[in-house]
Amino acid sequence: MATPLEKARKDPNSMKARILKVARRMYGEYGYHGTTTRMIALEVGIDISTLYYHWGEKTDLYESVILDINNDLRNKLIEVEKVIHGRPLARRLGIAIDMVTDYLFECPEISNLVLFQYFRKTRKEPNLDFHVPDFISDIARSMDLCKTGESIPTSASMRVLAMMNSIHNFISGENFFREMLKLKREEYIDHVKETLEFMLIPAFNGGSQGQTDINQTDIRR
Amino acid sequence: MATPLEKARKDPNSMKARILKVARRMYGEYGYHGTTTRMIALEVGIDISTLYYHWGEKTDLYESVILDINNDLRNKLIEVEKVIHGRPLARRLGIAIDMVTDYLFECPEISNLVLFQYFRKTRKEPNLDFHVPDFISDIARSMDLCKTGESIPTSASMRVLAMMNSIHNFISGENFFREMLKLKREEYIDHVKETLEFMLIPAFNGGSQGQTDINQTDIRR
DNA sequence: ATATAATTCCATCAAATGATGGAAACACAT
DNA sequence: ATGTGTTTCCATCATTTGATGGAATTATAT
Repeated sequence: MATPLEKARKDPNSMKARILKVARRMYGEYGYHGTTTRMIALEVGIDISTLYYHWGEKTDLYESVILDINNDLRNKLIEVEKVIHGRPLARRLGIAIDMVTDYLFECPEISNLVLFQYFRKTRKEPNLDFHVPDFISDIARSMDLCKTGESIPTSASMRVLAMMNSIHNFISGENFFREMLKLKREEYIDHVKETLEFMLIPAFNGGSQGQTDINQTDIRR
Repeated sequence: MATPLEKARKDPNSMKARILKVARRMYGEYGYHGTTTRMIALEVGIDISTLYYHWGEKTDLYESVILDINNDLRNKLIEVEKVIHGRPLARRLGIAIDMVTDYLFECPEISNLVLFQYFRKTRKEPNLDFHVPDFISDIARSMDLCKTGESIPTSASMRVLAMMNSIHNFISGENFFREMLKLKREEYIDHVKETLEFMLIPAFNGGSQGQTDINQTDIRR
């Protein structure tokens, strides 16, 4: 119960938690420089100084937001792994795509912030944690890209990144793409899942030979 | 010779062109709100009012930048299409990945700005052109996702978007991913191409049956 | 009820930022 | 050389933005 983040997670109705929730959405929507502390405070319905009282500087709040969404995503992936454990690879992928996509469409700020974290610079760099996230190794193992116990090869990390980013892209780009393609939300979500299956299943399933039948008949429409 | 953009394109040494070039890089690196007109002017080595003299408001300059990179990308894709025309699908994809990746690694601001355009909101929305870019249809046809003359189905658009975004992701995320994986630039580029081939070729080549041999033996390592 | 601590808001600051008017410098034709 | 139009810079504004001190309010313990 040391950090403000832990306090916020303990009581979701606390002011800290309310601010954090809005900050996630706003930072996700407008990015770091595009979001002002006043915008967040206004949306929460409090004075700006209350925000500073709880979270300190703007960068501190942003870092907490990043930690928070990374934590949520990690938990979700662990949950998914429990569900798909033991099934054949193509089936695992299909379920994982389905679950992760549904989850991220409910919390699109996660995809926004993950991509933002990867792609954009801030004027003064507060970037600290330049390490391979642990869940990338977990996913790699779950996708049979490397054996348990072994250290994960670079190409496996790259493939996991490619997979995760493909998903994030469609979540994060929803507004733009949906408007472009004139789709309703549900239609769009279905198309996203179909497209992800189209791209990911042949690639990852093709690696381990002799299962192409599963791929063709069981998963794809 | 009406718009400032056309003037800038005519003479690459003109002040307009010099400003545009720097603006592309800065906007790409820090995003719209993360880039100030002073940052751009400072980098060019001119006074801020000179920038306003040539390009007007900040949003105007940004819009010109977007038009400029869309134009460059479109031209490159046309060039690629000429090279790959007539070859077998898997080969076309391999060459296209190679050429487009090389190009974007030379002009990473294009990937940055394309993704920025898709994902991020600005506080006041200047978004105008919410139409399917013409080159998406061209790519779809080039990838055998629809026949010439036909209107392009939604799923084909989605697949093209997925493909393009996969490439942009690795360009745009270079700093983050390379640091994470401790790779030299050349190593990283090779890994990117390999990963893209791994993901894209089975998917797009598998769609048209009976060519899996080409896929397995000719392109992938 | 009262003292103490935690929370919230009001007023305000300094710096950063988008933007402009006008003087100076420059280019160039006559 | 002179005049004309273009380009560049200096000085300056009005807002916006991150941030804080201190008063007022609320909660909590005794």
